[in-house]
Amino acid sequence: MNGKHITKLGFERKAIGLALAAAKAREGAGVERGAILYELKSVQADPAAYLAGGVYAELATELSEQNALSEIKKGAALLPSPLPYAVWGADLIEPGARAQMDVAMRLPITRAGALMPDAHVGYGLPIGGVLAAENAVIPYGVGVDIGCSMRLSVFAMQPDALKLEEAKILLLKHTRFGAGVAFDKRERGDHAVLHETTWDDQPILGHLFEKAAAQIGSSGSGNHFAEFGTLTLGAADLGLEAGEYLALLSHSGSRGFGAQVAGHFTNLAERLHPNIDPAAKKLAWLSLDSEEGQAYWQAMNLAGRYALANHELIHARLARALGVNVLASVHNSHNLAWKQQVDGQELIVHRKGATPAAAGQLGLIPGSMADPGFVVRGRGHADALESASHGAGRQLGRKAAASKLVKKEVAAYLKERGVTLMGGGIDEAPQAYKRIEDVIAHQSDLVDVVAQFMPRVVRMDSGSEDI
DNA sequence: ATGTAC
Repeated sequence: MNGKHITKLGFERKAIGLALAAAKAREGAGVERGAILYELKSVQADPAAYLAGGVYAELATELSEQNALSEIKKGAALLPSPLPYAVWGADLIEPGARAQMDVAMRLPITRAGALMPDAHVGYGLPIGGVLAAENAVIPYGVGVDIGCSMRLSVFAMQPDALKLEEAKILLLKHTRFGAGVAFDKRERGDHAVLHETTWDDQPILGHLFEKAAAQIGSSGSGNHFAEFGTLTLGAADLGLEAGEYLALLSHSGSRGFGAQVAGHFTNLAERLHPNIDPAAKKLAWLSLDSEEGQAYWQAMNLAGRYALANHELIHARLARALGVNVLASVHNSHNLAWKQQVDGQELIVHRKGATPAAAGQLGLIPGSMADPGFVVRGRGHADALESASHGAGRQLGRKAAASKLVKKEVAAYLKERGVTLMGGGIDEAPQAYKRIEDVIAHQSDLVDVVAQFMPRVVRMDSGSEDI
């Protein structure tokens, strides 16, 4: 047992010597190293339990003092009650999501927030939550899939000119779905984001580069999809005449790269807030004045650009295979944090499953695998922190969907709407989602609908159970 | 959402 073992556990300053002394004493008593490390971790997790006496008492005292000091420094105590925040579609939102938002509105760094009509429970901040913080960023206020985003390409082609069989072949050939999935070396795509020097700025980014390079242009699992469908423009917009167009809509994120960045920095944030109220544990933040906060900000934005690059490759491959021009395209990130002016002050606005909707800003709000999605234009509502929903939102959790929904009824729903599905888990069934029409209706003051997209051929990961 | 773990 040496100092290296101790510092690796995260002990600092005077605690290093005390931990080492205690460890030596335990070694002397014949305790194995693994057991000692476990004991040290237990003292670290709950020093109060070791204050009374024993070999770890001195260490526990020092740790308690260090924790108290760091909590004062970081101002970690929660407000006694949540700051007020606006809610859209309150009758559509489960109590659990409200409770999570209430906790987020009690963080000392929180200045404003809002809840979108597709809100449901997530880790830390609810999905559909918007949170403005002062000079701090919350890794789980952004979410695990950093930079998760949407992209739409409108093609110079009539919707029915693409035959069903060809659409299926194209999607199968040019997209990759599933956890851990990557491209073979010779099939790999390339993009400017892979040539940024940012990857050299942090060890974690360097370590993840190879994974990112292998997975670029892929789509992942869960609710991610790529689908051909019909875009209906009721009036001229997006530089297009009114009418119907063949279009491609995709939902993808930052894959393993973003997930590992998220995991790394939320662990770091939790370690820096050892005494945070347990209710807010997953909302641990990083100050933008700290090295850690700046490192997350850089990594988060790289993951955001990487996620958009994934879409660009998916769309470029399919457009090229189709051999048609792209007439218009729209994209937006819906899991990210932005610097934004709020009431004349620059704040960090986290959108975790929320579409940026500044006045005039275009965005995409999908429904489900067999329900329409919408191209929207933001109205810049201040109380929503210039945001809207990022989809319909779950009505049933993944487990509830798998146990309650019947394959036959899902298949009938798809057939009725003329949707062909490749892959897709029962937990992604349309019946697992809120009615998109209701969700859109509840945010008519946040966005205007520009166009409607009806999916026709959908590819997703297979999930736990196929439909 | 990720892909098998401080």
